[in-house]
Amino acid sequence: MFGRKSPEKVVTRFAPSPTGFMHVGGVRTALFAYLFARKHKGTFILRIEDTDRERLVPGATEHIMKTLHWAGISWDIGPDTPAAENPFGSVIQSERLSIYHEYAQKLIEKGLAYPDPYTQAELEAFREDAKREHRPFLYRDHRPKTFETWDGTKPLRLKVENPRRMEWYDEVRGELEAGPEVVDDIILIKADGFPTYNFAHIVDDHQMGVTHIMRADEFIASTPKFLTIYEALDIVPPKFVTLPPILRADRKKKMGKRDGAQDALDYRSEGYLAAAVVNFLALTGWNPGTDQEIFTMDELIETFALDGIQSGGAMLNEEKLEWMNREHMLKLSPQEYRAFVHAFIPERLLKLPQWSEERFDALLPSVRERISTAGEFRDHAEEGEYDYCFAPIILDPTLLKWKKDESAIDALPRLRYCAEILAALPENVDRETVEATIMPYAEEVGRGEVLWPLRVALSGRERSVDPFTLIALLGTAEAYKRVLYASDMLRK
RNA sequence: GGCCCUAUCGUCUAGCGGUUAGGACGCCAGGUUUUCAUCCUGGAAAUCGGAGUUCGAUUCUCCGUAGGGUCACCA
Repeated sequence: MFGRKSPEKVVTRFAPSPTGFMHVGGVRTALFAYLFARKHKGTFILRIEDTDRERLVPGATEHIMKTLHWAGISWDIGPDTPAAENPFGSVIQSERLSIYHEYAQKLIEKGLAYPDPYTQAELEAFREDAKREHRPFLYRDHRPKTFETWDGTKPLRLKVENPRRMEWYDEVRGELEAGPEVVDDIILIKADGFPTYNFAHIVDDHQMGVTHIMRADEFIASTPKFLTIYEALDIVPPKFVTLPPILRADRKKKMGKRDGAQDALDYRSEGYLAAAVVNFLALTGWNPGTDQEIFTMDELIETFALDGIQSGGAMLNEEKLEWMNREHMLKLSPQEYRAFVHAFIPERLLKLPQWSEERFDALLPSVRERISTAGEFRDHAEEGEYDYCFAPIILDPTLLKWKKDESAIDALPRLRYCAEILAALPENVDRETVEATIMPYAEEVGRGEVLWPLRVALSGRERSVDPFTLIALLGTAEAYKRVLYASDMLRK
């Protein structure tokens, strides 16, 4: 029986391959490992598995770190940890080659590893045969009788002495097992001198004292192979924690980069709060066992437990994410809200040269002032009912371009929208430019969206958010009341 | 094809032999809000199929079915 160990200090890791951006599945895997480590006051390691030199993407490591940082997932030891402070020297696999070779040498000395004499073409032929005969391909059926000395130019394979049924325990799935037909002489070190994932992750996890391996369920099938390596190295395996897959919306396949999965960081530019995305991902594949749905990161750390992890796969419920985003948005203080808006606006402002960030900042006080000093309309509100009033100044009916058979009520949404925008504009902005910019947009958006400050200001999934809208609606929750009041003024 | 995993409302899920099968998102209806966000109330909506174990199965076992994973010098 593998996979059971006595209690000790928890060490988890997230070990991505720097081959591109992270999708939400990766973020969730990292999150669970992070939550578990923090929950138990343990250590969370970010390890970079860059042993595939072909698929390596420059900058990917930095992008992964950026994504995790955004999500609020911090690591104790990572690729950015100075060597002097890193107990393992480096957590980047390409910088740890001598360690893998050292372990490989042990296996060679024990007679448990040998060089693979075949060419790729020969191997391919073997596979073809197996496929034709409808049986799984097993390298060990072709294992050479005698072994050459490994000179490092050929792949090094594990010699599985006695292939047998393997059983192990998974913290989520329970007792698992698979027959000897999945155990094979897998490659430990590739011809280029780099270790395979299969070998490197085991050496690393052992050397770094990892106690729990969180990973998605595609690794269940290869766990028996891993177990033969643990056995050959005489290493007691960590605990296995298998996470359920995140499925594509059509439920046909597991989510993956090649299936249109998006960069998780896109959620940020689309106006989602990291807190909402984290909350959402935590709850797909895990549940606290209570009815609580909205969690802060601290609450997740406090509540997280392995026995709440699901077995079955889950599809992402985008509408629920939207809802969570709203909930988290409403928890923000005005300062936090403003900081959030500023955090993602600049990218969009850059698309409109005349609206530099400085200009945007300069506008804010002006908008605020207009709103708070619109006293002449305040008299119309019942006392104390509204904190703010809004002055629908400069409203020029010709700007609205009424359709002939359109009633005033129907036009109201546009009316409100324009009023908001116009009120926010400085006097020196050219009226025609404003009109050209606003009108198509006002036509497009629904009234509900116009009046839903959080949504309008922060969405932008299909169209870009324009700075006018952001300015006009910066007041968040108060904006709604202001607009309601203003619209009433307009009706009279 | 072999091996492995999974299966409760449309979606995320609770349930760990006896429940009117609970919650959330979304949806529908009504009420607040000087229509539309928020908020409140109510509603429709699920145990994949078949055997077996048991006094009793959503729950345990087996067989189907469906979906997913895996069988790389990718991770």
